[in-house]
Amino acid sequence: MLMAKMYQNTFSIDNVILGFDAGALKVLLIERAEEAFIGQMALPGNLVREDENLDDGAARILLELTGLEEAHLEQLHTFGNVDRHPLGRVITVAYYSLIRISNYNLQPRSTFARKAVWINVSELPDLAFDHNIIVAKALRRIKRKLRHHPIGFELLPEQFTLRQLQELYESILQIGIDTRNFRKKILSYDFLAETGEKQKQVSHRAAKLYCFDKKRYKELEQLGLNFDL
Amino acid sequence: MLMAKMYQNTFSIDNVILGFDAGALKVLLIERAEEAFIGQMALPGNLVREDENLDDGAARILLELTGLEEAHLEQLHTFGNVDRHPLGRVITVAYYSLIRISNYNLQPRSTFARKAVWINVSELPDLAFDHNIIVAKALRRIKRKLRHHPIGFELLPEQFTLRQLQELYESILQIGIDTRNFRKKILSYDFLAETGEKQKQVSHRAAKLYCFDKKRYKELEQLGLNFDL
DNA sequence: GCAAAAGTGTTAACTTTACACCCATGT
DNA sequence: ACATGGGTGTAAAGTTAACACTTTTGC
Repeated sequence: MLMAKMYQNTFSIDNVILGFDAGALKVLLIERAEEAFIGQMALPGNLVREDENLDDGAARILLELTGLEEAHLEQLHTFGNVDRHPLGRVITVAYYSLIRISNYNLQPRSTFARKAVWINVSELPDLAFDHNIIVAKALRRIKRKLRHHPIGFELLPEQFTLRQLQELYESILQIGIDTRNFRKKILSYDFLAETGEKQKQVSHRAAKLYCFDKKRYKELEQLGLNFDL
Repeated sequence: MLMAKMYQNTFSIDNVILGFDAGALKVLLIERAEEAFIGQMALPGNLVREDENLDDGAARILLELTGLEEAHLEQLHTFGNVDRHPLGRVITVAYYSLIRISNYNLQPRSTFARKAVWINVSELPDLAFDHNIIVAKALRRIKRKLRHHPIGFELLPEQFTLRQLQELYESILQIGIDTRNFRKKILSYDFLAETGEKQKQVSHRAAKLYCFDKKRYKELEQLGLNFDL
């Protein structure tokens, strides 16, 4: 057995990438191909380079391990318990992002990860390091945020039906919502635009497709709108 | 001139300690007695030790630089731009806390800080490093949090009048609040307890003193209460 | 007795909730 | 023609917002 290298004052980044598919929230995991926790599932993460800003590192690491680009990453929390990494002192800065699963093709560009897969958040295995704790924190954060910020759209296709949106809220927040009231409310905010398109190939009346009008939302926000589901 | 040491992969902690006095929010600053930014005002911060958890480090550093103990510190954000520290790569984990100014005596126990002082957040000088950015972030965070969590009390004496509480909200959130509606609402939550005491030595009708009943609040929270100013 | 802040209730406007049927489309 | 989800309005309950005067105390 090889002697593993020891880390001293090292910083890493771990990304919690969340997507929504088949009515459930999923998180992107990799299978580790290096020590420690070799072979175990983990968040896509790696060490930060000396010459890169943290935010840039998060984007680079995500790209290398999963092939994902352009995910809008936000910082979640920094985990720095002494014993969180078996090979030494490594504090990790966790980032999270919401993405449209269908927009992306997962292709690790590094030998560090064997593969990248989407796992349902309600069926998480034991993850490497303190990654279960990190995911739990991300889930709490996003549930909270979903209530007060118009971010549900980031998980849906560009164009979506109101029902899809409602189901997303119901699934993530674990609540039931009255359809009529939901439609009334979300449309009254006036930041959803009809695309003019409709669903196709459904065996029932086709629903209108909407998109999130970000420019409009920013305007309304200036005027003092504050979104609340 | 001495050659300053260079840092490589180093982590530090900076604390944003907020207090409320004379109707204004204040932040605790020290005057730096060491390189870099010697002589300049800065947040109380220092390097993390290899053998301590981040959260423990935050508490230790606060104690050493200011003499404050028992402040409930929460993590704010981690700042890790490459150029944020002139002597090398240092990422810093920022923590914040709300405290009752009157409860504490400021006494630095380290030569690292020349003195610790409370500065009105609306009159901040140029701070060392990226500390102005860190303070700004803390202020945004606490304004948000104040609206949805019962944390205003942490800035007031144990016993306070409803008017003091109202003024705190008005000052920090920069809004005007109707006195009758405010009292009605805050009392209706039923987590403020009359202490039986009244103001003394005021040249007008003495107001009742209340305290925050944390146990009661926790109960109500379980039952699904959610506070909103 | 007067100055200064404490304390108190009611109404109108608005927001939220609860609830049931017809419509459009594909098979 | 039937099965499936899409789409719509109204009334009651609850919440928020606006507003002015009397009370207590120290000087």
